[in-house]
Amino acid sequence: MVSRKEQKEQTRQAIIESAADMFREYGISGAGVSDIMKEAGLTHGGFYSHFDSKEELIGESLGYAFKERRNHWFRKLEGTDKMTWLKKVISRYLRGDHRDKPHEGCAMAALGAEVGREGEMAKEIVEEHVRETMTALAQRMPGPRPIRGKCAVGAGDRAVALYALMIGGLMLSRNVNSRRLSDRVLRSCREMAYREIEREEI
Amino acid sequence: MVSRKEQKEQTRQAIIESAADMFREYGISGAGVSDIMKEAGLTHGGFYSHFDSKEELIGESLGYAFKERRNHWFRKLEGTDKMTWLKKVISRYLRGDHRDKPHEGCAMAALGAEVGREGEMAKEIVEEHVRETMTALAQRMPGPRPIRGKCAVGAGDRAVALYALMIGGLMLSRNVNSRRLSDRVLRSCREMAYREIEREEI
DNA sequence: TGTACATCAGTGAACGCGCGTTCACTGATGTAC
DNA sequence: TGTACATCAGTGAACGCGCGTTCACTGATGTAC
Repeated sequence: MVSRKEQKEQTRQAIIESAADMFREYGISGAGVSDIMKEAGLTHGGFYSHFDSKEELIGESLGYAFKERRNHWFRKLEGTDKMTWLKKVISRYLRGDHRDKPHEGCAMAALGAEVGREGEMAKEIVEEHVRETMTALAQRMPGPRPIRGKCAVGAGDRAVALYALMIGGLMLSRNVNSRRLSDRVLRSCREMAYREIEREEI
Repeated sequence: MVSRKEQKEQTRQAIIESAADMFREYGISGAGVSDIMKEAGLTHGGFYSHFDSKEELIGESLGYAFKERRNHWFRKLEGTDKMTWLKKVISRYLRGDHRDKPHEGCAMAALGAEVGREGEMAKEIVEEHVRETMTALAQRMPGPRPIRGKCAVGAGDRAVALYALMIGGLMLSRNVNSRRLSDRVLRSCREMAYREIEREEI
């Protein structure tokens, strides 16, 4: 038996999860409050007893989607050695299954430039996610080994560029019609990512 | 003296250019027909004597924006040697000036996932642009030199991954609040791109 | 060259529609005695 | 345990607004004689 308060909290969470799915599938402006509520098995009227505005929901669901995905991808692989971990993250991110299911994938690639237009609040949430992702990737990056007198490149720098490559690759693969070209984009980006992490001299 | 027919063609082109700017700045759903017409110095009523629908304008302006940018970036650099050409394209793409002026920059990074939701027609236009860009980059890629018995990686594959890295990097840099982090994303991606094209063994 | 008429690019009011949001209401849950 | 009342999560009709789109109109440009 759950109390009314707990019940309401569960409903709120269901709306957030429904929104996280629908925003990623149809875009922020493409998923309306009514659609989201319907997807959560509710009618639109009750929405404003849970959130002040659609904007608030955007923030909540963006934060949720990012965190949930990090848990899904990162925690799941704990225990494996660094290089295996990196390779698995790369191959799971840049594969057809992820491309074909934006609603349960990376929100950055699914929403793209749209989040940047949602104002400071959304950018703050993105920024936190970028920092978390950077850290997680950087921890597994093979250490910098400067050669030929050049400065070593930091693991954080390499990590964030690797993430950019993955986002760009997934987005590109979703934006073309030809399945053949789309698959090629994924494979090419995977290969470039592998080259980057396997690189021994920097 | 221009004929009425020529005048109309010029007006049509002005609407396309206005749309290309506004879509990149505010997003496809964020820029309305009225806004676009006003930006072109017209009223909204005349729009439908030039285009059947907003969707047609999206196609036209997307195609225009892609082509105009390729001319701007690629033709401008003709004559320079391959490696210099590649480095200039990378550094011009991944710099603060491009990040801060989405309305005159790469439409792929500016519109992101939004184009993928616009249907087959838009994806066809994106695909043509991706192929053109791939070709232009691949022509300047240092030739594959297979070592240690591994298969050589094709220049086209390396080119499309490089483009993905640039798109992802620019988009990420636009989606965070902190200027410091944003600059770091650009620099890190530039460095990864340089490492990739300077690589001698593959 | 001048006059009368036809054309048509562009104007601006108006349309239906779906959006985010509000609100009076309902009926199940929780509380008081 | 039963009865009376209070609470409040969720409903569904309605609101204003801006969107894409339509259309009767205007007035400058082009054509015919």
